[in-house]
Amino acid sequence: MEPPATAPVSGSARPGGRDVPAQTRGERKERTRRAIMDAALVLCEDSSLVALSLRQVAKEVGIVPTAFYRHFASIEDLGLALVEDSFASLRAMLRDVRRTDPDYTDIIDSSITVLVEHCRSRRAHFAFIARERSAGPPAVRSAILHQIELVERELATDLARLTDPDFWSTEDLGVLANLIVTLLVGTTEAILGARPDAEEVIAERARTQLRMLLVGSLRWRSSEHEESRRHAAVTPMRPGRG
Amino acid sequence: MEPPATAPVSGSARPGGRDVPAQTRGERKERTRRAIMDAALVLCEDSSLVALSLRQVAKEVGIVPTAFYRHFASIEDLGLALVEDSFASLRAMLRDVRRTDPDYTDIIDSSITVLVEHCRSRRAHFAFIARERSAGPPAVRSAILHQIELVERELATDLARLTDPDFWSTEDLGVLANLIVTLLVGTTEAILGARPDAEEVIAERARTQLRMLLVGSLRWRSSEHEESRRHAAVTPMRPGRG
DNA sequence: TGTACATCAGTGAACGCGCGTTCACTGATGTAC
DNA sequence: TGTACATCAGTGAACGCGCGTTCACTGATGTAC
Repeated sequence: MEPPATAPVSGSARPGGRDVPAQTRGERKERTRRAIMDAALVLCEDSSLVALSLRQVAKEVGIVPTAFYRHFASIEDLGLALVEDSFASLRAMLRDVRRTDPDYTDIIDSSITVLVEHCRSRRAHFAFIARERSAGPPAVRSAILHQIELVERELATDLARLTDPDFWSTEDLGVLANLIVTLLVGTTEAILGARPDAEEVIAERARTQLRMLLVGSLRWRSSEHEESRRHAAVTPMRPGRG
Repeated sequence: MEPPATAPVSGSARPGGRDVPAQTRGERKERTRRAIMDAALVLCEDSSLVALSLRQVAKEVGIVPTAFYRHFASIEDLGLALVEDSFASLRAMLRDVRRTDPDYTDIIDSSITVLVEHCRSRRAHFAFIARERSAGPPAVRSAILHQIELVERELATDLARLTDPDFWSTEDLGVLANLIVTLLVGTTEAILGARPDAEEVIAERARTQLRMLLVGSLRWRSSEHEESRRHAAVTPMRPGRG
C-alpha cells in the first residue's frame, strides 16, 4: 500500500512564499474533514460502513485515531455526512437530467446516458447509496431511504406534468414513480457491479426496460382500472420520439 | 440477553430413556452445523456478514470459538452455505408460484401473495439475500448474483411460453425477465423493511406495478421496435383476467 | 459378544493484534486589548 | 503595532476488550477383529 496522503498540514510556510498562513485554521479543519470522508468512502467500498473502523480511516488520512473525534462523533455520524454528500451528487444528476437539450426528443435515452456518466464520475457516492441503503447502520439506512422517498415524490410530480390528470390519480403516479426509481436503482447497481465494457449493454437494456414500462403504463388508465380492471384505451400524453 | 440455546449435546442419556445414543455422531455434527447457520443468520440480520465475528456466532450457539472450524473454514465459507440455504427457500417460493391453482385467473395477484407469505415464513433468508447481495464478502456477493441470474433465465423461459415468438426475441424476453426480477427484489426489500401493517399496501402496489408493466410490455413488439421504434400493435398473448 | 484402537466434535489456554475511548498534552492560530 | 491570553486541531500513551488462529487435549462414538 502507498503511504497515506496526509491531509493535515501543520506548518504555515508555503513552498516559495512568505510566512503568511496558507490557510486559516477553519480551512484546514474543513480539509481534514473532507479527507476523512473521502478516505471512508474508499475504504468501505468493498465491504460496508458497518465493517469500517475509525482507526483504519485515521490511518488512511494520516492523523492519529483520536483526532477523528474533532470531526465526527462516530463512524455512524460520519456515515450520515456521507449520505448528505452522496445525495448532493445524486441531485446534481437529476438536475442534469432535467436540463437535457429540449431538442433531444428521447428523454429516456438521454436520462440513462446521464445516469451512466454520473455512475462514472461519482462512482463512490452512488455505490455508497446502493450498498448502505440495505446494509448500513440503522440511522444511515433510514436517512438514505428517506432521501430516496423524496426523489420518488419529485419524480411523481414530474410525471404529473406528462400525463392526463383525468386518467392518472395521484396515487397511481406515486406507484409509477416508485416503479421507475426501483428500476433505476437496480440499473445503477448493475452498472457499478459490471466491468466497464459491459456498461453500455446494461444502459441499453435499461433504455429498453423504461420503454417497455412507459409505452405500457402510459396506456394505463387508473380510473378505469379502479372500477373494473378492464383493459384501457390509450392515454393521451406528450408524444415521445415514436 | 437470554442464555445460548446450546446446540451440542455431549451426553448420550435421554430424559427417560436407556443409555442408547439419542443421535449418531454425524447427526449431532449436522445439528451443530445447523445451529451455527441459524445463529449467523440472526446475528447478521441488522448489520451484515462482513461485520459478523466467528466468536459472536460460537457464543450464540454455545460452543467454544475453535469448534467453529470443525464446520466452516471461515465466516465467508459459512456465508456461502447460507446462500445455498437462502436460495433453497427462494426456489421453494418459485415452486409455490408455479403450482398456483390453475382456476385462479390472476397470476400476478397470486404471485405477490406467495411472495408476501414467503417473506414472512423465510424472512431471515430473504433478508440475507437482499442484504448480502450488495454488501456481503465478494464470494458471497457473486454467488448470490449468479443465483439471481439463474432465476432470471428461468423466468425468461416461462415468459417465452406466454408470448408470441414472432414478436418476442429471446433477448427481449431476457430484458423483460430482468425488469420483473428487479421489481420483485425491490418489492422484497420494501416488505422486509416495512412494519407488518404496511405489508399489504406494498403488496398491492407491487401488483399494480406488475400490471402496469405487463399490460404495457406485452404490447411491445420487439421486431418492430428494433426496426423503427414506432409504436407497436397489440401482441397476442394468453388472456389474463381482463 | 467383548476388547482394543481410531476417529473426531468439542475444549481451553495462549498468542499477538486492532479496536474504541480516556486523558493530559502541545503548539500554531486567533483575538482582545 | 505589540503583548498576553484563549482556542482548538492534532498528539501520544494507556486502558481493557474482542478478535482470528495455533495447539495439545479429552472423551464419547464408531469400527475392526
